[in-house]
Amino acid sequence: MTIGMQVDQRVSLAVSTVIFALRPHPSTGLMTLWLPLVRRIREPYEGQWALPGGPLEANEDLAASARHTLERTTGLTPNYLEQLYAFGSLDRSPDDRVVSIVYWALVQPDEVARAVDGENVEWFVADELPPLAFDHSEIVTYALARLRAKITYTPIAYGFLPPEFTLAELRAVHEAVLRTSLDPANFRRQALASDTLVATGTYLQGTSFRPPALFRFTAGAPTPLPEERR
Amino acid sequence: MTIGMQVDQRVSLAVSTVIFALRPHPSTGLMTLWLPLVRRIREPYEGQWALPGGPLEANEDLAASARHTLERTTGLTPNYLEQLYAFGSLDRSPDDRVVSIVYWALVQPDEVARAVDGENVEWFVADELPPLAFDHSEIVTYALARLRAKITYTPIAYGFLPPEFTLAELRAVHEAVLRTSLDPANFRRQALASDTLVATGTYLQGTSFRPPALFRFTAGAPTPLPEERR
DNA sequence: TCAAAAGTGTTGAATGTACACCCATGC
DNA sequence: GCATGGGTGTACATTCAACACTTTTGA
Repeated sequence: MTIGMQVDQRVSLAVSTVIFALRPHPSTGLMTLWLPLVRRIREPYEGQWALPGGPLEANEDLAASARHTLERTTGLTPNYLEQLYAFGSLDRSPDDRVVSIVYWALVQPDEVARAVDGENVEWFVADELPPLAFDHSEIVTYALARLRAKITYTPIAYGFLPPEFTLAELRAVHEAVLRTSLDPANFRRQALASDTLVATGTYLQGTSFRPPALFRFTAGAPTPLPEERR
Repeated sequence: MTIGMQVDQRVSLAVSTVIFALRPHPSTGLMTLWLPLVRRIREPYEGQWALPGGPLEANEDLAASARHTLERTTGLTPNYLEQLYAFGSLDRSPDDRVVSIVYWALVQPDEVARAVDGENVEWFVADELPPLAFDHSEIVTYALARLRAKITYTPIAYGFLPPEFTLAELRAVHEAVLRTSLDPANFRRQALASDTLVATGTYLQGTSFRPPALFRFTAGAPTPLPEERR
């Protein structure tokens, strides 16, 4: 038998991050989820797109590692960061054995973002990705599912919004993420009833219609466990 | 400065499992959550109780590792197994750097279970644990929260039940896990409406009252991602 | 005055909760 | 019969979805 002859090697540990941001879709113009990918510059999967990440440093928290990756590839600080899952199948990488702890993050793409862009980093529409290296396609699918599920029962939308925002903007985030249209009246009531918003008392000026009230999220940041709390 | 002088060492990767089973509470006699712990036989935390687990073998899936731990400590096969979280704070272990990927499992304690018990393994009431080694107390707290949350919206209760069961038994599982009493009539309707049960057509005999119908779960096993699917 | 979005009201369906009540069995 | 849990019915409250309608602004 020549099966199972592979040499036992050490397991290496990496941290990758699925970074979500909202931008207009290139063809429809509608707000859509985007995420940055990194082009691999060595084998395996050389030339293919992959999630940003890297090996876990010995003096780094898991979440800290995710944050560093984020800083390095986009120049941004996450508004929300949560552990997604640890992937450790034996066949994830053709030669070596890698366990990846994957995080997902929400960011607001400022001008800064586009600046750091370029090199081997490129943003893609999250639902229209090219084939990715390793099992990264499955990972993104899972991250998308988690985001879409979670936005319906927790106030993560703030991850895509500035500190103050109108209910229309909040609704637009939900609509973009969920790819549906939501009834403004009902959405408003639910949002207010959820007790996660406070009216700032100020109103957005400069609109060509009735000035909408500005809101702020109450809780600081509802994040998961230990390193990021849950 | 003598701070930060610690030598950079390699990060090691372990897999631990929080194993839940239902047994009567020793004082009240009510069904309660129990879990097995292992007494540490070396430093750090020598003599203290800890979650069962071990280093990840290079030729082992994450879930497979959890399953092996389970087999080793309890002699049981899990009815349900799901990844909980990856813990990786820098200060989890006093000397070395360990990242633990933690799973949680549901088992039925047969006679077998008690046989393998003993040695350095002992079962405890999940809500009345002694102080544990490392950050294992927090981990258990989190696992308990996840179990209690998840049983309300997914049919995990089957993890504690034999293939065929009455609605009273199913309800007893929910009551034990959630530590509440549930209205039999309403519980029945919700359970049936959830579309996860089928009546076997048979009835439990030998009761001193009206024989209850026996049910079976429909879906095979709704588990999470890759290795265990989600 | 008009268009457009903000914001309020109303109605009917669906769901959840409390609890009364009948059913089938062993003793 | 009677006690006991199995199983059904019902009425009320709460929540959710659809949509009509009023309000406030800029142009």
